[in-house]
Amino acid sequence: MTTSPERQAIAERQLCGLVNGLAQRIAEHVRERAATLGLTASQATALREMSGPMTMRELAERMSCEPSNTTFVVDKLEKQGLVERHPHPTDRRAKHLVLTAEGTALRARLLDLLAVDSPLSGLNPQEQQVLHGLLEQAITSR
Amino acid sequence: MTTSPERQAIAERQLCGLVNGLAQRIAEHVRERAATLGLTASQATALREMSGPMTMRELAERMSCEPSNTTFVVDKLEKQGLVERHPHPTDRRAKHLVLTAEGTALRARLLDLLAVDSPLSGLNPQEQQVLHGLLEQAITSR
DNA sequence: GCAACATATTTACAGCTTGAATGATTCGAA
DNA sequence: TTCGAATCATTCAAGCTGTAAATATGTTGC
Repeated sequence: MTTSPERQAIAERQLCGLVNGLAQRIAEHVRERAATLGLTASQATALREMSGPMTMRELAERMSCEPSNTTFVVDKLEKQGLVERHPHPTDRRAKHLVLTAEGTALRARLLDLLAVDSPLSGLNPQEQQVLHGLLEQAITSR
Repeated sequence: MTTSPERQAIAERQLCGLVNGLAQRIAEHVRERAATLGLTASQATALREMSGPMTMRELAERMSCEPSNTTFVVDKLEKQGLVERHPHPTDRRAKHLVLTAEGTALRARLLDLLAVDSPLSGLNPQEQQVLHGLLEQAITSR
């Protein structure tokens, strides 16, 4: 049983809307929790992704945004004393981003805040795993 | 076999990243196609969602954004002669958004453009249906 | 060595989005 | 009826994001 192209197109549009809707909800969740720490959503996202030293470009990829954007965000975090730009050990073009002690501490608190009452709590671990697989397949295809 | 809370938290963070990544890719796709019609991504999203007359708030909900944003976007579409704000038949507070003939035609072209080479084409219809179910469950829970 | 091209980051700019405040209208309860 | 709360749309300020261009450094092939 196949679906007509029009029906398929409608289904895909709906699906795009759902993906976007969930992304919005996740962003809102991050915004709420970040605000309690004096951070904006993008600052919190950056902090969340900084699990270790990395370059600006790496951070941009993890945040799914343009590198020029990370310049803006890291500027803010640096002014707050949470992150430092060190010279990269091997590539003088690149910057090595490292968390300060304060940044590391705040990141830990942020991760705790984000973990409780997650926007994905409506799915059990098995369902989340299925979702993970489908999203990865959709993203890596092509 | 259960997972530890920390592992579960890490998995959820990854999953959030994937949802966001796919949403970004969809946005980029819309941006590309919209540009060929002289529209921005948000204008195209608004047009895409206007399958019939609706209020500003309804449009905001469909676009997963704030009502104040739709004011901005509809202003643009109205200036381009694609949409008109009519008085709402029963509620004088609300506006009734209707597409002009030109808007209807452009919307049809937009939908055609969006349908080809969709960001979700890596998933077959069955997989898309599973994804649909999971996303809906995640969104409607709570 | 060096010219040509690629990569990392930054800057400038324009457009998008949110959140709070405002005015108009509707609805419900005393 | 009339008051007060809720809802619809808009405005404005502030911040976020992407594009394109500029700068600096690295890499490749001759």
